[in-house]
Amino acid sequence: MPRTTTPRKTADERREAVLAAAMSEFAAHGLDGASSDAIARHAGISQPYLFRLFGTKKELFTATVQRCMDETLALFREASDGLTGQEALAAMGAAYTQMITSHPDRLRGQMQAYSACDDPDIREVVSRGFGRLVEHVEGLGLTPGEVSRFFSRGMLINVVVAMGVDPGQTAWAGRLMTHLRDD
Amino acid sequence: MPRTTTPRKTADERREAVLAAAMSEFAAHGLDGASSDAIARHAGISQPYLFRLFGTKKELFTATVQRCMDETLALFREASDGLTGQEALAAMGAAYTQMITSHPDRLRGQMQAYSACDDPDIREVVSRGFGRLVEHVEGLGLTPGEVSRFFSRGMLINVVVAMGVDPGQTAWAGRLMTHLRDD
DNA sequence: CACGCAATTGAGTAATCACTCACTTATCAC
DNA sequence: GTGATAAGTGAGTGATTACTCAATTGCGTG
Repeated sequence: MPRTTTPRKTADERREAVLAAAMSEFAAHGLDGASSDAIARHAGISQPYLFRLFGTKKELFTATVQRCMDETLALFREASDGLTGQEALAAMGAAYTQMITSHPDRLRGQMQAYSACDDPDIREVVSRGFGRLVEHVEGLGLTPGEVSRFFSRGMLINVVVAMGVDPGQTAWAGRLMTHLRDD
Repeated sequence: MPRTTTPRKTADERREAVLAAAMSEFAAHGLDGASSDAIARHAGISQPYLFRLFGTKKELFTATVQRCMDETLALFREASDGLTGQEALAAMGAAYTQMITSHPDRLRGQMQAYSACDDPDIREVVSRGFGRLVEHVEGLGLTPGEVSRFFSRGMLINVVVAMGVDPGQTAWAGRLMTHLRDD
């Protein structure tokens, strides 16, 4: 007898799939612009079930942002594992740059999160996540000035990469990036 | 005889009103999330006329971003007028910080523009605008390292302000901002 | 097999979306 | 006054929006 029944997955597995789909959809269209229908379809479930799993589009958005922040913190932790000072900084910087250039969704999702920060619930998640990043870096034996410089450089790299300008081709971007490490 | 006819404005005046309304609407909801109907209503015209004036929502968005970039460049020019070097930097930094803290729409609109940069037309406007800012600052007699530092600090300030964290109340943000000027 | 719970959806809701067409009316040069 | 032109809109287009209800079915336990 051929299998006619549909096998089922656990709600948690579905939630994972939804978070992955939501990341790319929110990254591309933002909180208001992304369609819950598209996210559900892309995650392989029906749209009603998406709302059963996450309640509200905004709740799904905050869950997605939370996940994104957690993964960035994990990336920082792993890159800096066993290192301190400038070595840790360099490792985290390289890992981060590699991530945002190879996964543009992550970068644009981050931008969308910043953009959505006039909503207090979202602001909460974003700022707490960012704060945890800062506190991790602060625990690596650096001067406060070095920490500030690390994050300010990171934010400039974010924007340059988001704008899609190639520092090798666009002169001003090349100058900006080359002299980022000057004293 | 009472006036029954409606006085008319020029298309250019209407365009100005639309751009102002579009700025706040796009800043709040992004390109995909903002409603052309809301923009038209907020600008005091009908929705069909909005499309007559700007053609497409995306064209209105790029016009809005263009305007925003132009105004930022004008702000930089005015602040640095007659100054060079560190004095010019300090003046532009102060003017810029003052602008984004007192006009949150401007800041969020900027974020929305970065977020929308996977569209090539938008990317073009944004990166060209940013490039003009960089080139203006480069013309003020600074070392390339100083220019890079100016913009990287600016981008961090952007994000901190966008997240709505008060450096006076949130410890990590306070440390980040206080030590921004360390060598 | 039967029971209960968790997974999952078809079919709807009213509202809103970007955008168009045909139409009216004000303004100005002559 | 008479046209020409620019300013402006009412009423619609079909598609899509976030979200809900009632219902069905797979699965583990007794």
